[in-house]
Formats: sequence, C-alpha cells, structure tokens
Amino acid sequence: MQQAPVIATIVVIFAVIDDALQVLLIHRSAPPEEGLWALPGGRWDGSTGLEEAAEAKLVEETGARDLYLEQLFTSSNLDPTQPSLAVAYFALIDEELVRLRISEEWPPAWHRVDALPALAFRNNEVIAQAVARVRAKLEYTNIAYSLLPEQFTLRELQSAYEAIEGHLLDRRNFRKRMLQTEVIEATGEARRDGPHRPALLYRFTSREPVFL
Amino acid sequence: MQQAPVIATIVVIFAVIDDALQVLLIHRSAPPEEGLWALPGGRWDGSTGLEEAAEAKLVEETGARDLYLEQLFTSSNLDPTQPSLAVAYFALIDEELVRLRISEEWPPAWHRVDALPALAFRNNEVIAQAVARVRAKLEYTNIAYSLLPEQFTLRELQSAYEAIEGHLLDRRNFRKRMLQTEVIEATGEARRDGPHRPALLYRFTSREPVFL
DNA sequence: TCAAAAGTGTTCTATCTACACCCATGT
DNA sequence: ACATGGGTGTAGATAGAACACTTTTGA
Repeated sequence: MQQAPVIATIVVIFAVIDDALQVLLIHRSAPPEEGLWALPGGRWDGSTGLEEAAEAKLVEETGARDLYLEQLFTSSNLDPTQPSLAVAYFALIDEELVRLRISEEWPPAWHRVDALPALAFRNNEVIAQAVARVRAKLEYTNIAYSLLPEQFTLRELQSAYEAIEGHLLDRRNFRKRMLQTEVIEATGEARRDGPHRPALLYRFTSREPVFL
Repeated sequence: MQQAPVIATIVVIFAVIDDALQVLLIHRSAPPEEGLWALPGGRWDGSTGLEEAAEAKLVEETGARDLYLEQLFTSSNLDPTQPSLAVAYFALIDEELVRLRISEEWPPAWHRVDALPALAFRNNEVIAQAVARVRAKLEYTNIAYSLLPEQFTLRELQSAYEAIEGHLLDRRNFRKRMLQTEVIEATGEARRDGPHRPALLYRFTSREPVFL
C-alpha cells in the first residue's frame, strides 16, 4: 500500500521594493533542503478550503489581509523524498503593509526575482511561472490595486508597472491608458513632495479584481 | 487525527461535433451522486506524476495519444462527503480519433457545453472554467491543432473556431489571420467534395503548443 | 532664477473590421 | 447552364506607439 501523498499549499508573495519585483522567501532550518531559501507554505489537511489555507499562510507571513490571491498551478513531487502535491498561489502586496516575523535566526526576507539564488523544491520554476502570470495579468486586469496604498501618484503606479514588466513606459501613454480604461480615478488631492510641481493623487476605481 | 484527503485528477475532454463544442461525460453508476453525469477522473496515489495520471485517464477514455492537455485548476472538497482535492485538466481532441468505451449499460457520451444537465460534484463549474480557458487560448495560441486531423480545409478550421467562440467569423479575415500568423500552411493538395470548387488543404505549421 | 518632477496633445503606424465579386466543380 | 461552396483585396476605423514643451514648486 502506497502511503498517502502529502498535500501542501505554497504562496509566492510579490511586492515592488526599490523599483524591483521581489518575492518573500523563508530560510529552511531543517531537512529536507536545509539551509536553502524556499517559498512559504504549509501542509493542508482537508479541514478547510484550499484557498483559505493559502490565505492563512499569507496572513501569517505578512500580517496583511484582503490581498489579491490567485491559484497558480499544482505540481506533483516537488519534494522527491516522498509522494507529494503542492498547490501554488501567488499574492500581491504593498510592502508598507508587511510586518515580517523577525523572531528566528534567519527571518523571512525579500529577494529580487531577477537575482534569485538556487531555491529548495524547484521553487525557482514556481516563481518563474508566477512572474509570467503576473506580467500577463497586469496588462488586462486591475490587480495592481493590491500592490499600492489607497492613494498614490501616477508616478508610483507607473514605477510598479515598470518594475514588474521589466522595462520603461511612456508617461503620457501610461496615463491615458489608466484613465481611459477607468482603472483609476483622481481623488482631487495632491501631494507636495520636493522642489517641483505637486503630483495629483489617484485611487483604483475598484479594489476587487476586474478584467478590462 | 484527520483522515488524509482523497486526491483525484479529472479531465474535461473537448471535441467539436456537429458544429458545437462538446464535452465527454461518464454516467455515475454508484454513489455518491449516483445516476448523474460527471467528468471522467480517477484517484491519484502519488506513484506517478500528476499530469501522467491525467493523460492515462484521457487515453483510457478516448484511445488517443499526444493530445493537447493542460492543467486547469485545483479544487478542494468538490465531493463534500470526504476531504478531497481534485486537480482538473482539459484536453482537445479530434472526434474522429475517439474510440469510446461501450461496454457499460451507460457508456460515456458527448454533451454540448451550451446544454449541459446538472452534473455531479459541481462539475458544471469546472467545465465553465475550462470553456473560458479554451476560448481565451484559441485566440493567442495554436492549440486548435489538437482538434483537427493532419490535413483540413480552411472551412473546417473556421467551423471549429466558430463552434468554440460561439459566433460566426468572416471568411476572408479568418484566412488572413491564420496565414499571416503562420499558424497553418498550405499542403499543396486539394479536396474535391461536391459540385463546387475544391478546397485547398492546410496543415498546422507546428503540432506543439505555440504562443502567437 | 534654477533645478526637478508633473502635466498635457498630436501625428503616425499597425491592426482589425467590414464588405462583394469571381472561380472551379458536379449534376 | 446553373447551383454550390471556395478563393481573393481594399477602404475605413480603431488602437497603440512615438514624441517635446509648459507648469508648479522648493531652495
């Protein structure tokens, strides 16, 4: 008789920090794959819904709620030491909201997706898929709402897009696109921020996922 | 101690039959949900890869190999009678290749996706997701190769697109798009088929999935 | 008055959409 | 010769890409 496979949820948590797309990793302090960085995750025992389990993990790691969370892919035997199934999710968060756990010797840490070390459990592949998905969905959804605070300047929004897409965008075209598609709207307020003209503040017209 | 969740793979098998998108369903002859139609599927015990398990199920139901098969979504507790996880896949097949099992009293049967009965295990939702995915991917990939024989006429290809998208297309624009994007190429042969000009035959330039 | 970032419009190009006539064949 | 479906091109509309100058502020 085959032993029942282990089921885990894992979460790719993205934030834009220092104008770069970064992912939250934890340091494995026990075998298997001890000493490597890996995606946060945990076993699923069937007593809750799968997405609730992923969401609980996300809250545990970041302290933040009501984030954009989407199922990515399910992989078998990422951990070759035993029959296993891993259901991957990804989430987008504004780094300002994050309160990382700092109790351990090696606390969780952000890593740039374009400069990842070799990770445990083929997590590099999982992250590569997640990056591809986020890049694609940024184009035709409003999921960026989950990366930014309630109010933000157009420059901040554009920087988030540029960090994720990995290339620069034209300011005028970006503004037109965001306003014409009604993804965002002006709040009427402005923010003074140095020796230059103040930036108008915007908000997302919806903080629920919307397809364009 | 919670009992270990049951893990299953289920497969949404699509074909275009009678100018309509249809899905292959089996009839449940035992509880739970006895008497209802449902998607083919089976338990996964961890001894193979997950996709291999889905592919084996696909071969078992259709007798056909080398089909387009893609993971769709993983759902928890579709079957509420026990902790469970179902990993759904979808596949596209040319109905000409299918040899259905016919041994049972209620053999598997094709059902039009626009006129499904109430299915077991919330399978209606799974199929709705699969239909949405296929419609979307038809637009920016060549996955239709898996629905058609080696050689086909442009009319046959267009009919498949129309059946899946659910609306009619312009012949000239369709031809231009398929040829300009180099999804298909002429074979040089033609097929005589009635009291009218013969139709040129085409083949897919690639029978591996390609993004446009 | 100068430096720094914010705000704004137009032109060009490429892509998509709409649309009508001639062609090859079987009966 | 006629009915049937197959093959083809062009014009207009729409969406996306490229691009430069003016404005407001703090020092």
